[in-house]
Amino acid sequence: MPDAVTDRRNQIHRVACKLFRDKGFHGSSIRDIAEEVGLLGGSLYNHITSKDDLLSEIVDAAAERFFSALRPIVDSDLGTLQKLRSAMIAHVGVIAEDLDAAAVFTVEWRHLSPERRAAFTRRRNDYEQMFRRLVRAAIHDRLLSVQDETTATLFIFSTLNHMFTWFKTDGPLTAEDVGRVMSDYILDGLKRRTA
Amino acid sequence: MPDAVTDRRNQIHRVACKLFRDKGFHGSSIRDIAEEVGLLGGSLYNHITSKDDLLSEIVDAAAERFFSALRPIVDSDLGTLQKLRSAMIAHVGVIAEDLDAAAVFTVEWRHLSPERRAAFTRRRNDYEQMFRRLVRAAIHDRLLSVQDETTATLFIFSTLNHMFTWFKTDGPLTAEDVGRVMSDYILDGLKRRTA
DNA sequence: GGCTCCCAAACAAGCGTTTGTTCGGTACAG
DNA sequence: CTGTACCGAACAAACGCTTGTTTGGGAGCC
Repeated sequence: MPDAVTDRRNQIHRVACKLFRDKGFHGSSIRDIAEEVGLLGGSLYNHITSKDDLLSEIVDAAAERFFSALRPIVDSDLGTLQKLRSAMIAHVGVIAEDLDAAAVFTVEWRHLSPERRAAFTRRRNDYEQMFRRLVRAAIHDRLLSVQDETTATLFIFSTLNHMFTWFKTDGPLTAEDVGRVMSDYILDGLKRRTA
Repeated sequence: MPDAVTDRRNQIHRVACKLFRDKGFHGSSIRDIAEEVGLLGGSLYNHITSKDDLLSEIVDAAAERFFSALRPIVDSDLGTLQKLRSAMIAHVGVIAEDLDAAAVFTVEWRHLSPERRAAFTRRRNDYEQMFRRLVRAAIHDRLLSVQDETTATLFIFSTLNHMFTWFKTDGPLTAEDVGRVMSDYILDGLKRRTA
């Protein structure tokens, strides 16, 4: 596959991603996307097969990045708590590396066609399961103060997943900084420990 | 205003809220809403003035509920940390009391018309400011381990705001349970304190 | 000459909204 | 008590416009 071909495709994905994030999937028309790419509406169909397909590919690519970041950590020989901490930092890293994609992944996925939405949900559940197992291991090792792994995992994801709403790439903090700060907050809490 | 009038309006708001949450603002047509109410599309305009107005009213009502819940706590004579904790619980309470509205408030507001979106952002910033002041006070009283009130506040909202994605009204936990659990997590963290 | 990329134009369907009209009820004049 | 004038709510149909997508043809490159 020549580079020019890949470039156009990537450009379309990038542009679509940004528009989907800003104006939502149904708020962004094919013609909107085409214009930003420098084409007419119909011309996009030389590169995509449908609007639904476009969303699907964006969301799938994002999912793949989350998995790729988490797997080596799960398979590593780090300590239980270090695994959990690394997983959180890695998760934040994936979000920070493409904020638009993270936004689409987190909020626009529900506009997939029913079958694809079901497949997406399954895949995301698998990912959450991997995370949950890390939490369970930490509970088992008596490293956490909580008993309920489900609520704890939801708590973690709530905190991490919506970082894309406020994180600025050009801000004072790098992605890894934020990942460390967030995982510290999650593990240690905000309250001062009266020594 | 007779009850029948109010009822229809409330019914439309409720239905629209649910649809906006499920399929998004642009994914829900006037005819979709009307059908669920038992009317034809055009007939809705005896009760609403525009689709944008409808969204605006839903979002404004939600904002008002958040303010109403927070104000008495800020004005109370509770201790600094108790205020912060109560504020978090109250915030969760407002979300739990109408999950559809909370979802629309948190994710669909950006489809408001530009002027209204600006007004909404201003109002939400005011609310976040009230919260931030509670955090600042707690930092000033040396009750928190963190210095950066901005990040801490973002952390709190990240965790609380997206509860609507997983909270089930018919689950084992009441809204206040969840509020307490969440604020404990936020303040104390997940990690066990090795005494 | 074949292939890739794009345009121009069209398609049916759906959008938010407006229109003209009907129908049930309710207030009030006689 | 009756007749009539008015009103809000609903329907059926249409408005102009945008939607996602398809088609046919024409450049320009290997």
